[in-house]
Amino acid sequence: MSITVLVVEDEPAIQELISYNLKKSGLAPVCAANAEQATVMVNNVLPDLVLLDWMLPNSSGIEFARQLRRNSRTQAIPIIMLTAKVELDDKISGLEAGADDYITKPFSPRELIARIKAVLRRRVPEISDEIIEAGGVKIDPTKHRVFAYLNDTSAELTEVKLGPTEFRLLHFLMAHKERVYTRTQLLDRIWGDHVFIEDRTVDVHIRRLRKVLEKIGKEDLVQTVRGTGYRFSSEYEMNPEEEHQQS
Amino acid sequence: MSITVLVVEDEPAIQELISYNLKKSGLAPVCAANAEQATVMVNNVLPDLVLLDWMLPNSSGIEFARQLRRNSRTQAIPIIMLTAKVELDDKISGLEAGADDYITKPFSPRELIARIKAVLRRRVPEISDEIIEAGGVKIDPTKHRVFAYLNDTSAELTEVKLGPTEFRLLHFLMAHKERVYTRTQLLDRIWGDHVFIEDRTVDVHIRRLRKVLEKIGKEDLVQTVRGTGYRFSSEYEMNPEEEHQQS
DNA sequence: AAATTAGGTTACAATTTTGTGACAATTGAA
DNA sequence: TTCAATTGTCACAAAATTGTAACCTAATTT
Repeated sequence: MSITVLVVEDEPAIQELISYNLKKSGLAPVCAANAEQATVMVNNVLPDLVLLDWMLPNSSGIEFARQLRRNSRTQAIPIIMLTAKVELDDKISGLEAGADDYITKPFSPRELIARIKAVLRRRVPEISDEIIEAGGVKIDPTKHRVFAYLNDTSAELTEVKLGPTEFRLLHFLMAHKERVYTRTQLLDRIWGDHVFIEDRTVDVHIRRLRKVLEKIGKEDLVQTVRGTGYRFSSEYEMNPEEEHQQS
Repeated sequence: MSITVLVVEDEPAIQELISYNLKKSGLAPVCAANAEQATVMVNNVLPDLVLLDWMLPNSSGIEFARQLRRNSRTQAIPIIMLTAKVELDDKISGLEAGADDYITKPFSPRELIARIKAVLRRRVPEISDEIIEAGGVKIDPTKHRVFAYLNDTSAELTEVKLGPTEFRLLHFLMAHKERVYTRTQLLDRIWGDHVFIEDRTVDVHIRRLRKVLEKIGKEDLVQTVRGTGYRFSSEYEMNPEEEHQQS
């Protein structure tokens, strides 16, 4: 159950310490030393939680938090702020800026982990019952139905029949379209995070979902991101442009 | 349609317990450990109901309740307060602050769920007595009768005889046609949520209802949604079967 | 190019879910 | 009381879904 935590902390020693403890608890740390790096990382890996040092070089912590909250893609990511000491002002402005919790230095690893887990546990349910439409596919959770426009011009709809897991998979991917999820993340969020299921099983379900979508001429909507996972995308084709290589 | 319940409770164990039971009842819990978090959560996900521990760290429970009542956006959200013991003062001040109900610890999960549903039901308008017609079936709640058009073209009506439960089931499903309900939801809404009845019993009643409808040539009106529940639908065919198209 | 790795595809047995008929308990009316 | 109607549950049948292994192809590395 790999949960990614972005650690935004300028002091290497603390960054190291936090990283170590996160790993030990089965969380996957990703580090950034300042707001710019953090922004890049957020776009790259889309963490499940952000640990944010309030006292960043240019006091840009608040700004970074606000930035996360403004972007719909990152809006729901919980933020825990690290403060040198609880100053009331900090606390207030932190909560105003959208922090979900705060923890004061120095803190024990146990406490840190406990807070993280607490925040993750109260994660808001990110899937709603809204009708979602993208790439010529419409999914209606309350009616539990999936439709597709047969061609781009007509308004003609066909219903598609999906199995329970395929339905949830499609719903999740569509609710987070354009975002890439690893197999493990998909297992966590769609199957539930206690299950003991092979990662490769996701491939099979993706395959089944694709098969159904292909039948109605909707190809390339569920895309593979090699080395990472899958995503639902109606905006871009999978073209070479998008990978950033560094060889 | 998923109903969100904000659980404001500082003790993790109880929070966990409540969460678990809410989920089991088809409600979507969202947790907060104190008033600040709760405020954030309220703004994030406008919950349908708030379960509020009265004994929060800074005795801020009352204040939080008042705060909800002051804001027009949150004014109508029902609040159930959790109290360690019934102290008259608590009760009074709680109700003064705008709580809709209170429940004393320790409480049984069953009781908790029952209270929640009771409070929620007060706000959900009951299904009306209007005559509903769909899929060639007409149901008249006041006269307690069901008719069916024998074929699509004629206006010829036949009366269908249904047992009490079958009638209510059909009425409920028709009043919310196209919408999928889980067995548990159907039990809650049709049988009443205090009853202790197996989920599978719903299947049997569905079967009985179907049997009657089949007799008058009304098939596929009550549809199964695998992994979820049932629905009344007259708008779409469920199975675009392989070989045969109709006209 | 060979080796290695990641992902696609298929088949299938195990499991889950739903359909169905029977039955005993209950109710209410005659 | 007796009878018929209705109800909830169970057991088994039927059907759909699911996870995995095995094998294959494409991509990447050595």
